[in-house]
Amino acid sequence: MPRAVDHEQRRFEIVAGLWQIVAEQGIEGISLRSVAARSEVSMGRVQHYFGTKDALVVAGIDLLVKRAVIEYETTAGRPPDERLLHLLLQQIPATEAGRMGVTVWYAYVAKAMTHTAVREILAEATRVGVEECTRHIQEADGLPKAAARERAIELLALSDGLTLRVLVGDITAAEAEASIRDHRARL
Amino acid sequence: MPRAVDHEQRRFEIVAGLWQIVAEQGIEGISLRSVAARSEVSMGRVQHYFGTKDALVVAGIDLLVKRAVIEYETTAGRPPDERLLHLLLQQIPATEAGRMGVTVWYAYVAKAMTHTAVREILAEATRVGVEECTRHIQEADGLPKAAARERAIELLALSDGLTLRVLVGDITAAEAEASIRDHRARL
DNA sequence: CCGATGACGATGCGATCGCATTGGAATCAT
DNA sequence: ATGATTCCAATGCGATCGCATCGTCATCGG
Repeated sequence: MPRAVDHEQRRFEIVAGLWQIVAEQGIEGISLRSVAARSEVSMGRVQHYFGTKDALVVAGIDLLVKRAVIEYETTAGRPPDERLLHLLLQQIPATEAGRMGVTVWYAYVAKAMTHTAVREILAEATRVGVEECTRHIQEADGLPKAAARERAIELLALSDGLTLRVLVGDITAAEAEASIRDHRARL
Repeated sequence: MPRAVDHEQRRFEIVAGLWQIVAEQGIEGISLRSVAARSEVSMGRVQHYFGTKDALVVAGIDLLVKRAVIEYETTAGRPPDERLLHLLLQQIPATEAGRMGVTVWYAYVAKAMTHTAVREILAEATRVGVEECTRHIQEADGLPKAAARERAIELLALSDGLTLRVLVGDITAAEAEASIRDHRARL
């Protein structure tokens, strides 16, 4: 067997470059050459680890989701209401890095409209998000599952919509966060 | 002076083809050739009426917004609450044509993240939307402007978020509409 | 009738694209 | 030491791209 390289690490380096490209130029900016240049690796390397452009594009959202899941799992053991707020507030772009992440996220949401594999990854991610929120609301408020689920979807939708407004510059991140907390407190 | 053609009409025909392309393949699918083919006109014609690809892309969102404004203006004279609900419900994809329209809309929302001209058009459109909603809430509920504006942004954000869920297939259009009506009634 | 002008269709060019191919360097079991 | 295997850089190809250019009708004021 030949050289032992960290497969995951190599793939992550390349995808990190892809995220920058997407944040700056959108999904359209992705090309084997542009991602290779941004990641400061050769185009041959990108081909070696991802094969086709499509696989590279899919890996971009796949890793993004996996990162979010890992971050969420660090809240395990915390009280339900806190975990719920984490899910509702995580995507609101407070920092510059967070802004890049959510910009990439919404670029992929648009992509999902016309790309099956991307759509399935996002659908699964939101499904899990709704389930977790529902569970926390059930525990925190003592609601039956159906009612809790309705509120979960409502809160998540509100979070999505407010996030969009922040991205467009219509409101600030602080205003969005206040609106969500206020809404959660009222329900 | 030469042949008299309806400039607006020609431009609309081409943009209608562009919308189909965007709905099916996303913004990435736009090219002078693909739009020309879908509109069943020559590429020369597309160049003649739009000049550059970028101008064509911008015209796509510009006309979409103008159409929405015209449709909204047909509700002039109706009671405030009805006009408010029109603004909140208009984008929820009930029909197939409506689904296409809102798919194109969100494709451009993603585009706006990296394209200044598109961002300004969308920013202006949402600004007007918030203002109109605020006005209707003031009239209908007798709230002061600041409070009405807060609720307007909240309701519009909820509408945005629910629309996204409908597009992804997470909930149905009817469920989204019910959630918005319910929310509006509760406030 | 005629020339200016608008409305195109057709074509060509340089750039960029995804992808396949080739070949060599590095590594390790044998 | 050697052969197998992995890792990757380099190159080439055919397709597609935006855009500029050129030529040709059709139209209408003069």
